Amino acid sequence: MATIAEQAPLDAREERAWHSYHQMEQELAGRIRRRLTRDTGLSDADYEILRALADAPDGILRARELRFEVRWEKSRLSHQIGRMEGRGLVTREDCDEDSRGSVIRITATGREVIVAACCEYAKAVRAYLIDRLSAEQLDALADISETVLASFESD
Amino acid sequence: MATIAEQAPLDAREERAWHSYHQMEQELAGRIRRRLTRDTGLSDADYEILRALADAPDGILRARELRFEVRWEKSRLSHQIGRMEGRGLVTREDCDEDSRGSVIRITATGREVIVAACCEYAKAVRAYLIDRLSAEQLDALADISETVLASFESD
DNA sequence: AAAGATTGACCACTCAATCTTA
DNA sequence: TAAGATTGAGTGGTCAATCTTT
Repeated sequence: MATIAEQAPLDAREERAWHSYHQMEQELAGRIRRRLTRDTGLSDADYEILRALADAPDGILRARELRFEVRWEKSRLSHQIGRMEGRGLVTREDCDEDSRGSVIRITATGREVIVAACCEYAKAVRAYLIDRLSAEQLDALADISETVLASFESD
Repeated sequence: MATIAEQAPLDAREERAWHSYHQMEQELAGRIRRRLTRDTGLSDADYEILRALADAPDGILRARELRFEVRWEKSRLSHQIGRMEGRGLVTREDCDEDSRGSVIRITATGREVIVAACCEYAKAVRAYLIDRLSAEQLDALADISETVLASFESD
């Protein structure tokens, strides 16, 4: 029992899987984030919001829908939209159908930015993950991820 | 070409792998973080620092070494240690061998907290990841993660 | 009471600048 | 000059409280 971790109820196989996954995840996310920021000036959060809006009809989504798309909490979205509004990437209007709601719209600037960023993002994902795995490993990763995600549905 | 993502240079297989991985990672990290915070009052950052210190001889590490263990930037560590010092989890002293350096020590309180948190953390990892995968999937995840990590060494 | 959204306080992280010692 | 570390400003994220409308 040398380390704290070894006293935990994870056996060697489990510990290996968790430790390597966790390390990989941190390093990968950091690399992609730094490259995205450097090449496009967008944070991960900016990117997700703009992509969801750009994919929506007319570049418009109710905050409610947008929140569902990106799976965020209300307050996170609200703060983020406030900052992006200030930078001219999106606008916020009142919702006609439901006076409680608000509607988010991507601006022309926002659209320009996301179109460019999308390619950079894909390049980063390819460079830091996809090109480093075999086709079999890539499929295995997808299977594992889908398994975990599916298990989250019922809980 | 319906969505922005489809215009990116990722084919269907690649897109499936990235999308599922990314979704899974976000959801998994959120669940583990929320459970850790709820049950122990520690953030992920607190946990990493305390674990590294608890594993070190006498619960002491030079900031330089600690930073290497957790793979953080200087400023992130400095801010984090400042906050943890305020909460009585660690102390900070000047380094004898190198006057530029500082030495971080886990407190008795810090040690109590991390011992308990370690079990909770392992339970969360088991509950949200390990128990949801087969032994084969777990090994495959370890292989994939180690492949990516190893490829990062040379770059 | 519940749903949609916002706000404010606080913690976390990054980046660039700075300070000190090697 | 470079290495070890800190600081301050600014952005990002969470939680709890609040406000309005349904």
